[in-house]
Amino acid sequence: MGISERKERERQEMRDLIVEKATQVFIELGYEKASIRTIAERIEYSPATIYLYFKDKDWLFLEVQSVSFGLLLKEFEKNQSIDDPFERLQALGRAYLDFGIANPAHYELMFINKEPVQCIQNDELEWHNGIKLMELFRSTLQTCIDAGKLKITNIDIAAFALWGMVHGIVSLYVTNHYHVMDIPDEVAKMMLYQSLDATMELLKA
Amino acid sequence: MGISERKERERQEMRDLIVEKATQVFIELGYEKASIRTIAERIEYSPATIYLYFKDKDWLFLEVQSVSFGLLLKEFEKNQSIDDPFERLQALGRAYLDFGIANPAHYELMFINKEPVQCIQNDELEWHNGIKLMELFRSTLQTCIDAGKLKITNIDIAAFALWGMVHGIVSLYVTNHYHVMDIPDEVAKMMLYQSLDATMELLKA
DNA sequence: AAAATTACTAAACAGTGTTTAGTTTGTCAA
DNA sequence: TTGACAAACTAAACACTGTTTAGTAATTTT
Repeated sequence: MGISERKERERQEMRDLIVEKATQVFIELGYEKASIRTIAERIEYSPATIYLYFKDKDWLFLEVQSVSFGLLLKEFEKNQSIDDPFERLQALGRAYLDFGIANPAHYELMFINKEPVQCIQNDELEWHNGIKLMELFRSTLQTCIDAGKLKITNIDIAAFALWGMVHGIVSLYVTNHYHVMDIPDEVAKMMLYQSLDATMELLKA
Repeated sequence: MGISERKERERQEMRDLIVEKATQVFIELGYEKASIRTIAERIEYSPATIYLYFKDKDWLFLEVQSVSFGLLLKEFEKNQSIDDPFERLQALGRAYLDFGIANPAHYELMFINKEPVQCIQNDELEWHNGIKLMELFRSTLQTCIDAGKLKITNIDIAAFALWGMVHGIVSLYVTNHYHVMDIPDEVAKMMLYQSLDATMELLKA
């Protein structure tokens, strides 16, 4: 009897549909302004239906976030073929910057919104894409340190400082906080890359 | 006739009262969850009254933000007496970190929330505290560059990189994103300072 | 004392996330 | 084929949200 299998499949398809449309809405409107009702309209079901597949808005959002993490992870993995560890690290930095600038909405959902980071601290759901991302970053960093390529030799401090730095410039850009500097958008973008390059140069042993 | 003066004074007092209580509520609950009705309850007036003094929630929030900027500015100014420009820059960095760690809610309102940054792009209201902050930072940076103390000699790039770096580590800490690193809070705090120190050391000419 | 201005608010509007109770639909055993 | 059961779905409600409108009450001016 393939009926229960079909039902399971249909249920998964429904889930996927919700996540797909929810992603669109979250990207278009941001976390707060994206409403369950709007998402429900897009999937052409009633709002209550969404609650049959997801506990609440946060858990739905988490699922969307995990898709975004997947996108960045894919970009990261493209650079795994680079042999020289320091060059690989540089490439990761640029990929991170590229991603943030090209997908500011995704970036906001992933790294700026505080909202659902807290609900995850209990359950260890869909963060494994995020964790994979972190592992990739840290292993590259460790390889650099082992090869004596970095001036900072403590991996935790290096990770804090580097991720912090890149995240900082991207998020100040994404949230428009740089506008106090009174610099045109195009120039600002260029400076992001130059800041990254300059920092990487300083870090080089 | 001192009547209009008295009325003006009373109006200002009412405004101040609203800002004071609104600050408390924003700090306690964050931007989104702080509601006009809650603030109204605190001042013991109806919600509609707030709209007689502030155009909308964003403009009220802006006023609150400016108070927060004032606090950080005060901390910054304490270090103006330090003679050596590089030491002064280091002190600013630590003051920024101290402030973010000690007042995460304020920090979020000032540098992480995207909300009202956009409404300001039209009007040049109460950002002058923020602008003063920026000027203080940049002039210290410029003095360092002039004295040949920094490896990065372009002020814009140095400002981007440094502010970005410090903001990055603080905001990853404040938004709990560091928790993917699986490090206890106390250790994380220490690492923030060590990351700052390490970066400043790299930057030193 | 009457008119005009000001300060304030109750109530409504349109929106939000979420729950409840109930209907429709599809599946299965008798 | 019929009746029981379970699953899928939704209309309507609840308690919120920011904001506006229309009206009241108090104060100042004429």
